[in-house]
Amino acid sequence: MVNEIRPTDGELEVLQILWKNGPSTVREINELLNNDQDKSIGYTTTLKIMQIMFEKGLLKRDDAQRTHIYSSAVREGKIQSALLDRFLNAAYKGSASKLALQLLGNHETTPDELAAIKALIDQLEKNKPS
Amino acid sequence: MVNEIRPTDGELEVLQILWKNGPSTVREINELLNNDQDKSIGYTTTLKIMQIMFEKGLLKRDDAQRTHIYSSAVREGKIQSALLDRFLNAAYKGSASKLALQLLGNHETTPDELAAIKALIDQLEKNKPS
DNA sequence: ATTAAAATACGAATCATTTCGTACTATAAT
DNA sequence: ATTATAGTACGAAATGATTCGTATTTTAAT
Repeated sequence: MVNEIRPTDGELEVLQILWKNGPSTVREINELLNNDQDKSIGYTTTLKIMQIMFEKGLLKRDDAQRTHIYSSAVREGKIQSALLDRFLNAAYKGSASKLALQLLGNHETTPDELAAIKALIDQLEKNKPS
Repeated sequence: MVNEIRPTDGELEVLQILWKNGPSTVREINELLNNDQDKSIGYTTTLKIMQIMFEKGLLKRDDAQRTHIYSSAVREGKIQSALLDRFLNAAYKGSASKLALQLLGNHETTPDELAAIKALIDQLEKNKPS
């Protein structure tokens, strides 16, 4: 039973910032959204999105003060895992290895990262010698 | 110059079938969509989606006969690559190795596939000995 | 030739997301 | 106290995807 967690791209941008920076105000998020990109997003737009995310249970908020402080209500790894599952099925019909090959082939990866992946593969091979 | 190719999930299901089966009629696609899943999609719904995909340039069609025959106008690998790029940035902020680790850790992979990935890594390490 | 079956085209309803304007409220500055 | 500033809440428009009903057309069956 994979949860119905399904943040949109816009929601994911908000989550990324909260995961990285911790609890933040709407204004902080809005400024980072506008800094990071070439887009220009109005303050009330960001506010609305975050209010909806709060209603959906994606965000928590502390409204003790007038300026509410929002934080993520979901763990980064869990969301990534759920999204990865969906993506893998939608785009690669579930073939993880096909995705992995394209991923490693198309994108820059540092030697350290390659080593880490290789180590994981070695471990998988050991634990599943059938 | 990454193209603006952005098939939705629904469109991707159609593409998957066309990539696998080759040129097909709307009815064939519609039946496979209904077989594969537990969902029930009306014929005209599938028709409409495919017409829109045709307008967008995602599909080609042969309308020489009354029953039109559709085929993919885009290459599987190219679409996957574009989607992977987007996904990588949206969900993993571009860290391919983080995605790779989660992918290999969370999903079943056969020994052959692991070997193929390891071979690719070896090659990457050789070609980039800086 | 009529009728039935199967296809396309098209318009419109629904739904979710994104966007923002406006109203209202609380705090801070004068 | 009044005014300006900065915040939240709310409603609603704009967009895009999905859905399907209905009209029309073409082919096949009787």
